[in-house]
Amino acid sequence: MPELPEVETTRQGITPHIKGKQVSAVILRHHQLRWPIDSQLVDYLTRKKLLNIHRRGKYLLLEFVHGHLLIHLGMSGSLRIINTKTDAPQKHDHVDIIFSGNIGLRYHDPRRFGSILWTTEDPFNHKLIRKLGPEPLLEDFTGEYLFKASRKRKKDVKTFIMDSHIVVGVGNIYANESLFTSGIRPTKAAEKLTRKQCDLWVENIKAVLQRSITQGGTTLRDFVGGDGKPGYFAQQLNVYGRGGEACVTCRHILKEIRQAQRTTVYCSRCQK
DNA sequence: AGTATCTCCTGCGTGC
DNA sequence: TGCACGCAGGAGATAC
Repeated sequence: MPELPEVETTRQGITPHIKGKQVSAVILRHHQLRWPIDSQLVDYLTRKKLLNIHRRGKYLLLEFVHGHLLIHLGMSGSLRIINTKTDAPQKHDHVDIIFSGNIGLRYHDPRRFGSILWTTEDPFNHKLIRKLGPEPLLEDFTGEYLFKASRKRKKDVKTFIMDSHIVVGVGNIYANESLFTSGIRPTKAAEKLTRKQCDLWVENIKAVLQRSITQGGTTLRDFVGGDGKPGYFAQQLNVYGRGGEACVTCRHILKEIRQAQRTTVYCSRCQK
């Protein structure tokens, strides 16, 4: 399940192969993702040059001269570079964007929660992008920002931080992990966070995301990076997926609960 | 405006 | 071996 590190890893993995190349064909095998793919996409892209690939939150923005293709990988989506001569499409390979020189960009998504949208407006002004919170790894995501944003917010900190309008890119895994590292109980009301806790939590969010990017993204289920190699981060998760097991710090049994239909794991002794 | 709930979908693990 | 079931989860849509 792509979280921000996986999306950034994908961006870095695919960009060198296709940046500056011209689209020679587009193959749509399955139109129905989260929203239907515009059938005219073939016409929009064919013979157009891909200028660059940007990222905002978990959205990849493929920049063409006359517009942008917004791609979200949803829960189970992945993008990889293929050789159009030798890589036959497999199940759930819904879209191929084929470039000159037998190189293709293949979109694979078993659960089809992802999206592929064409826009001719400024992509950063697109309604799905415009209201997103700060990038967690940039300097405007600070303890001060989080402290201010959380005032008078009664919802639990864990659900709060996963709201992409507060900060982008902190999905379930990294919410759990960063709360553990920060010693903050996931059920705590956001407005009860102290300024010091915000400072610490922000630093730990940055750290866990940065480490994951360095290592190529968390390996989970069907995620594969842009170059086809899986990441190696899953081995060192402290709490995610470890409910009922011993806390790595104090050996207390980790508690597993549900918050907003999502699994939360924490140590009731270490996290207050 | 803030909060909670519903929704899309397939693959996998579990229990009978 | 097969089937029913629950669960996994990003984030927009919807209701209040």
